[in-house]
Amino acid sequence: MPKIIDNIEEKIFKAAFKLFAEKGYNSVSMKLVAEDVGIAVGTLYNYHPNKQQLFFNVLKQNIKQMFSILNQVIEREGNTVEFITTLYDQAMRSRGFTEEIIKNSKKQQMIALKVDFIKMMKAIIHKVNERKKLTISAKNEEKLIRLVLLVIIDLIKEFPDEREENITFISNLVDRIYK
Amino acid sequence: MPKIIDNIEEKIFKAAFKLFAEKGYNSVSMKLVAEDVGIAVGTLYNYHPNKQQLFFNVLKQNIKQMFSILNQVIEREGNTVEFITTLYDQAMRSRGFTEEIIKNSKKQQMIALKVDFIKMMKAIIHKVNERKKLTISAKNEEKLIRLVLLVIIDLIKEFPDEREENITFISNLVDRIYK
Amino acid sequence: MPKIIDNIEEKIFKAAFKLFAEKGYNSVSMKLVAEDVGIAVGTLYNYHPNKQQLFFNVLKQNIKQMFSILNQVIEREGNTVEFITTLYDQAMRSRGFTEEIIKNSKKQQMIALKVDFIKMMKAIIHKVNERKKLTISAKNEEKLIRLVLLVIIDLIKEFPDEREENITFISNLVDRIYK
Amino acid sequence: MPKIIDNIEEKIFKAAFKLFAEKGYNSVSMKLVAEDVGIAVGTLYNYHPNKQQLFFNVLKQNIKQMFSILNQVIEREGNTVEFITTLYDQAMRSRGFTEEIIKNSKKQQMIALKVDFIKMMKAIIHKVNERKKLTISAKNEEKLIRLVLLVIIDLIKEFPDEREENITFISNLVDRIYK
DNA sequence: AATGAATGAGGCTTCATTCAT
DNA sequence: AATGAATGAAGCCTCATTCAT
Repeated sequence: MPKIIDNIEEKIFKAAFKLFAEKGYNSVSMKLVAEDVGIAVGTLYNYHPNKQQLFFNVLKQNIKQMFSILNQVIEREGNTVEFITTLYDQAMRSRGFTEEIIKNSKKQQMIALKVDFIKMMKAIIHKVNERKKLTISAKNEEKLIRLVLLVIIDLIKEFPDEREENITFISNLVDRIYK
Repeated sequence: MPKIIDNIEEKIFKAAFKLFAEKGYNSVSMKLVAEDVGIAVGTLYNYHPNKQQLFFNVLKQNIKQMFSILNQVIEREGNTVEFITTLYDQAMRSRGFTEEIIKNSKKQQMIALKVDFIKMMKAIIHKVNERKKLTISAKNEEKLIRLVLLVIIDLIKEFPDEREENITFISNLVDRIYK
Repeated sequence: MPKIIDNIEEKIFKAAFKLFAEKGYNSVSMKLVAEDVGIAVGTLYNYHPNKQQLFFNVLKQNIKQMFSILNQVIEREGNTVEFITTLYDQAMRSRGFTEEIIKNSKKQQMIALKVDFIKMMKAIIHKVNERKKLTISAKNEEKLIRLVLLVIIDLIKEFPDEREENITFISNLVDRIYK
Repeated sequence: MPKIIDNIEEKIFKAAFKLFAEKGYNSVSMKLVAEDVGIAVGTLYNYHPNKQQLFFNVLKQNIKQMFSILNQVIEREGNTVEFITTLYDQAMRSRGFTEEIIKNSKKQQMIALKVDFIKMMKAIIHKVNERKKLTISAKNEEKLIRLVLLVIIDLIKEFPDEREENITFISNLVDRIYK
């Protein structure tokens, strides 16, 4: 009784994305993802070799998208508020992931991904702030990037209905820090 | 074979605390806690109805302790650095917990605990800053408190060997915000 | 997308043979066979109703080939060493199968195959030994045939690099038995 | 609804023994063992950390018993027939295992076990034959030991109702080889 | 009150088989 | 006739929880 399913890859991506983003890695079972897509568990394994990799694949794809969008803002010479708005909206779409990036994972793949992520964020923030004199050390800058991400994730989770206020809050924070 | 155990409640608390703080909720099994205490699994269930509740109970107790210690700093008229140092060291002792506080749990109990936690933090910060004029709204203040906690937890996890630098970083941040 | 495949039956035979011989029944999946042939899994099922039957079919075919080759030795009036050498080399080509023959399968088909196999071996051995007086009972002869096969399979598996020694060993054994 | 089960270790041993001996490693599932014992699957894991280890544990225990019994024959100065009879009856009890010993496993534990097994067999056969002059090489002797075991296993499987004849057959074989 | 063996649901993964295209 | 995605049963293992002792 196999049936052909339209856009199954995309459906898996979206379901996995939604579930991991909402509930985090541990609270999402492969069965749950399969049910959400409306397919059998085994079918998942035709597209992703295991749960870890499903997670990574969705995450990687997500980060790619995120940076492509952020880069557009930079190229438009957007200011802090525009930048934070975009970052906020992207993070909104991927709560659970950004969280997972922030988490202290020992998995080699995850570490590599995090390093890349921080690097990209740094590059972008530098572009945004290139007209300002950055007087902080590289180490402290990494800490600040983490901070910005953390705050965004947290506000999204905690005050999901206050988009405008949250963005203002974070923008002020960033401007104050990169004064 | 049953044996009388001295201070069993306290022993459970300490062991559960240590383990949850070190490893986080999911990586600690009831068997592990029981073994660490030196009792049978069943005995744990005489004192805490299930794993969730054990976690909450220990967490509640931990927060109580934390505030009692922070209050002492306030009463000594400690400054920001002293306050952050204490907070940092307390958070250090309870990594796993604070992480769980930050996580977006839907459990009613957890939410209530978080509200209390923020309330207490607010009270303390007000005392620290009562000599300064606070010009931020109550809402934004709550956000700032969350931010400070988040940053502390994150730095502890990510740069565990840089205690001094981390404390300086956070203190500067706080002073800049509550300028 | 469907393509016409030349000699598909033969290709399936060869691939299945190679894989089962190398890896044994359990370690070969239908997908693996299909990939090795360069066809789709479904196509396999057009030629063999299921995995068991594929195995049997290939096995039967293999045994046929084997006897045809052994018969040539007999017709050439080969001696024990020549006969064992041929048998050894054939078994070498089909390790996985011979093992399965030896295994105690309850499947009716397998049993029938085994009976045939022994019968053919008997016929051949009788030819080899027709100049000697066989003084053993039919039953014991069957046991001896099984023994010879077993030993060949075992030596191939256990001491695969000692072809010459193995053949000598077995030939001596046979000569001693059919003294 | 836990219930206390009498002699559970022994029951697991016996069930695992029976099933592995009958069906071989791959055809026995943990569920099957549990059902045969009349316990839950999880309970198995209180006694053996995983399936591999369950198998090894039962196997090791079995080999121990086997050698202890064979040694008694040796000490009684039993002749070939007595020795083979005992070996035969032991192997009868443990078909699947002896088979597994003969199998070409890559697992380190299994290899070690096999080396030990062959060594013990060698020692025992030497005792049995000490009055005869052994003129075969060590390597060939190993091959002969394997042969004897193989034949025993095979005859048990193939002609289970002909105990007497099988034993006579094997004894004759051994005497002829170690002539 | 303490014990810890027993339970069994639930998680990840594999793979023979089916069937719409 | 060929395809290969989809299926789902079945396998191994973990662990929160129960309850007879």
